[in-house]
Amino acid sequence: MKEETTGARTTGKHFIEDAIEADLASGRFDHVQTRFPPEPNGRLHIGHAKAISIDFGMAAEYGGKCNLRFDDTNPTKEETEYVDAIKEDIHWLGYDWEEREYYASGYFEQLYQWAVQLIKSGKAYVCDLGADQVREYRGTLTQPGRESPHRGRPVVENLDLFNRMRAGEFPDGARTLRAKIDMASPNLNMRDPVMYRIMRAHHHRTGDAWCIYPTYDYAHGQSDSIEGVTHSLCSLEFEDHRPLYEWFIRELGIFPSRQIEFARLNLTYTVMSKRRLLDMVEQDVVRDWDDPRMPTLSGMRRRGFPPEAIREFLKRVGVAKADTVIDYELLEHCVREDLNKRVPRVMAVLRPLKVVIENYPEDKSEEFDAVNNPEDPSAGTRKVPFSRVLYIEQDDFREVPPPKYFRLTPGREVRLRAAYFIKCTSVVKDETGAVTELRCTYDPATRGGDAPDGRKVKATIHWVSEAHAVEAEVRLYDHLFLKSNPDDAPEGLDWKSNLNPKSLETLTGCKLEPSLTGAKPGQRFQFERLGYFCVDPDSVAGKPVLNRTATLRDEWAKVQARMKAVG
RNA sequence: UGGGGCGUCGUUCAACUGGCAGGACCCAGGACUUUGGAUCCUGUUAUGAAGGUUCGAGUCCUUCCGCCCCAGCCA
Repeated sequence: MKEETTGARTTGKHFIEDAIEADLASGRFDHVQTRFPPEPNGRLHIGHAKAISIDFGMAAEYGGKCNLRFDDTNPTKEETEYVDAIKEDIHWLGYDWEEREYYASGYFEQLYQWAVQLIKSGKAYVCDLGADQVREYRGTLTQPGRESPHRGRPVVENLDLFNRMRAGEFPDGARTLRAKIDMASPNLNMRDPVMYRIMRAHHHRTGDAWCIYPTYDYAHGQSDSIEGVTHSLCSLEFEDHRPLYEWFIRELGIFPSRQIEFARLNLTYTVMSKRRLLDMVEQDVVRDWDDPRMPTLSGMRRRGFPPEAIREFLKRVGVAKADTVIDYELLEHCVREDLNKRVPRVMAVLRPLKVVIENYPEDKSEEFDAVNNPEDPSAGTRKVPFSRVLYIEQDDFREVPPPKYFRLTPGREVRLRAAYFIKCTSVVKDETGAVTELRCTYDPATRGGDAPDGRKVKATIHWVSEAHAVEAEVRLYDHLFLKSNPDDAPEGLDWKSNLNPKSLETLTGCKLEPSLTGAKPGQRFQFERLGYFCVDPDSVAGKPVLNRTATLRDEWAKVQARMKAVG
């Protein structure tokens, strides 16, 4: 029954599947309807993607539907711009709500009528306490609250006052409508929670039609009920709210949606709260919500992460109730696994070092056929031009090679990928002693990369012909934070003290092979031996900008790190 | 200290509801290699603790310990 995936062979079903199946078996519900309820006050991140995959995934698994519903009950924080961005992100991830696009604000009138109903049945009252007083009356974790002096207000008076709240007769914050439940409840959410507040703010959908707005607690469950949501799946912090969620539905006698909570996703080396992400955007720590370093879906898209990889990642992460922090490496693994299969290989030199092949004719140039993807023969080959002057990676040459270094070094022969063997004969340096150029010779008999005499080389390096190179800007990204847990900060400092000052490195003057001419934003490549790269929207004709999506796994880097660690 | 949750390899998810604790990521070796990539083998490490029930406990019972969430007119 369960879907088999490449790496995550799952056996048992998770607790939400168990619950749904039990509900179907018992007849509590005869179908499955879910919803994804974002608040349009920021961009979606990978944590939301987990919720999306669960909400849409459970509906799909049990032949049901999933609605998109914007939870827009707080006009002071919400914007249409976010609504549009959220829709784009969900579609990009690969999910579709068809015509079922709803808004909690679309239910404002019904919610108001239900509030009137609760007032009439003596379950809600208008309270004149201010915010500070409400807090005082609420009590503490260990002490019960005190009842509001307005709790016993007669129904007619409540009706009149609530009506006048809506009519705009009172200033912001002057009164609230509260549910009459139990000020002594050990669950603070049940201590007469606020249902409506007076707030003169322009709403992105209802404009200035309302000056009172329902709170999350009063709006969410009823919205679920209106939509016939059977399973309202949300994150753990709402567990305490479930009794209230059920109380409203019961008192109103409406469709009994069931709320089930799961643990939210956390990733190492990043932060996941919208508040913090917004903070980084506003403080210009990053360029915007779609900065490729951000854990937002738009950031990951720009970074070059395929949606399929994100979905596979989410599948492997699983669904449970224990607080979790997933290794960023798992995400990276899924991205590499996906890209390795699908993306064309290409040669690019990020930090160029000039190489002159002394025995290659000055006016000559030729083309080699290079394999586009060794994982996929159907991807074919492409032509790569070769000539006397080339660029190789600075890292691929060492005048004095460290132990286990296989690449080019004076007197040593290596292979230029898909071309010839070359041997370094001499080194040209500037006044400071820095290597500026290499003089090499090539062996014409090794054309294509194999020596007829059977001799082997220890390394194959990538290269780009100077005369044919496309100049590019390349942006290298690293974790936004230095520590796997950004909150692990010294006394008196906060998460921002762990920001990685080198999370972005911009390289200019990079050399790309000419087949990249005309590459469009969003196109992805593997730069051989370097990593996966994606064309950035900042690119202009003849001046491409590439984002590094992920590096390749790098044995040499590990060897170096180990040698360094040893001393 | 009130209430609500959660504790299985370093990380994450499993274990047919009492029957050999398994997979993936990470890590370490090795094979292969025209990417120090990919791929393929091999390997290390876990049931928070103590009692109890039982032929047998990750699963049941008791006690303890630890971690997370809640005192917004945010969601």
